[in-house]
Amino acid sequence: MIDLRLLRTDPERVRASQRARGEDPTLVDALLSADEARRAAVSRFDALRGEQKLLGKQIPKAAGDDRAALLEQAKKLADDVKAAEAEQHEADAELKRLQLALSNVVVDGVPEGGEDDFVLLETVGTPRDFTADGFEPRDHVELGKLLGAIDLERGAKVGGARQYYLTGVGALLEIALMNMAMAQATKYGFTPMITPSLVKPEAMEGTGFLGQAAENVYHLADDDMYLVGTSEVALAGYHMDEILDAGKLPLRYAGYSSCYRREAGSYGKDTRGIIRVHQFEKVEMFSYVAPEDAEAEHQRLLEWEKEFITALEIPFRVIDVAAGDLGSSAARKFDCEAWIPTQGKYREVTSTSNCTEFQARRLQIRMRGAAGVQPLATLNGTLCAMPRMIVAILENHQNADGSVTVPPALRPYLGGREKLEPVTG
RNA sequence: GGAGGAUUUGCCUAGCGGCCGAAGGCGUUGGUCUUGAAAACCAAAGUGGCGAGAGCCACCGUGGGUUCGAAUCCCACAUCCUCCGCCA
Repeated sequence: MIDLRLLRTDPERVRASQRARGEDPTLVDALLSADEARRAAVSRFDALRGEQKLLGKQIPKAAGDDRAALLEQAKKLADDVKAAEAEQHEADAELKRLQLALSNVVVDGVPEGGEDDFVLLETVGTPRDFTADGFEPRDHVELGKLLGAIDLERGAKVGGARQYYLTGVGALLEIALMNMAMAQATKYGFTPMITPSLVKPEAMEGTGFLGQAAENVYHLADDDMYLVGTSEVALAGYHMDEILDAGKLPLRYAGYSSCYRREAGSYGKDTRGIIRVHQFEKVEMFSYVAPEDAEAEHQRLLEWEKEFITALEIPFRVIDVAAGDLGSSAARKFDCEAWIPTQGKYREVTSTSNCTEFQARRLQIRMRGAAGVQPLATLNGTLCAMPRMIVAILENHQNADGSVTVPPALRPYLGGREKLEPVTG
């Protein structure tokens, strides 16, 4: 949610942000006039209400004709107050509606444009040369079948398209990754959390997923509840309506939860395998920090993501996502993309967003510090999204015989296992 | 699912339709006292909005209603607790 003071003092900056995102800059002007209308309505109501209170104090003291006259006057005033209050409510609602529709103001330096206009920040590791290794790499679907790790046919039979079973070592692999991710997060002071996947509209709205992202969110109409697409929703909602002690910041949480995505509008994309699925598990990092620390925290989250992928010995690159490809809450976003050998390209495995004070304003999360009470900044970053990380591990560490070498950093979490072997029969 | 009870300012609690934004205790902060601390005493201290400011207005779980006037009366909903039924 936009800071109305910024909107009033520097509307052009907000318009520029909207243009960079490819969104409507005139929303800014609609907001400005709604803000003005609301302030006028508030003043009217305040004045009338003050008058009513004053009058009300005289009534118990008056008697006889005086009292009757006052009552008559008060009765009339009561109608005016009621009308003014209704007008104020309307003005409030209109302003709120417009405020919720406006996306976060992007950070200076974010590349303009859409999905393809990202800026490449760095490349880590080198894609493996399978020609030199003397064999044609199998894709994760094939490997998953050989290893008895992924069952897509039965996933489709039971759950439909984009559903899967992780079986045998596949299931163990996910649990190992979860443990490895939690171990790293804990090492850096994150509090491990297992969070609700089913949340109320406020949490979903507050985190900004009911705007443009709404079509990808599962809604349970009978109960008016939502299935989260990431534990970010539950972790941001955790401190909803709270005022946090600035001295206790940063607060860092590592959430593990199921994530659900409708994947509307991605028909025909990534239909093979488990790159794009309706349900998966994820370990997500989430930070509450003072606004002035947000950019530094964003860099830290990125470093922690890089550390995790590097430990798994997967080649990847880091991109600075362009404004038009940001979620509505994000002021800046960095993606880590892992090399997928059989696709011959880098694919997103983690993503970290600086939401500045945007979500905090929507969720009414503030901090109390030397400067008084003010909104704080929230940031999130993927530590490990299971299916895609499994894809990257299987494809990058496969051997000619269909086995997969377990990267040493992961072995302790797999009972010391060094290799996943094809199952026979 | 059924029957009761509860929800007040950081916490615990008091609160007659008007003098209640709300008493008291605890905790917090500042001060006095003390070599220092504790204790005691004095004082300060909610959140939001409007306004240049003095100040004004809103907020007693949420939303409605009754009334000139609601923390207080009425209705609905939410959450929590207890009991019954069902169940992982």
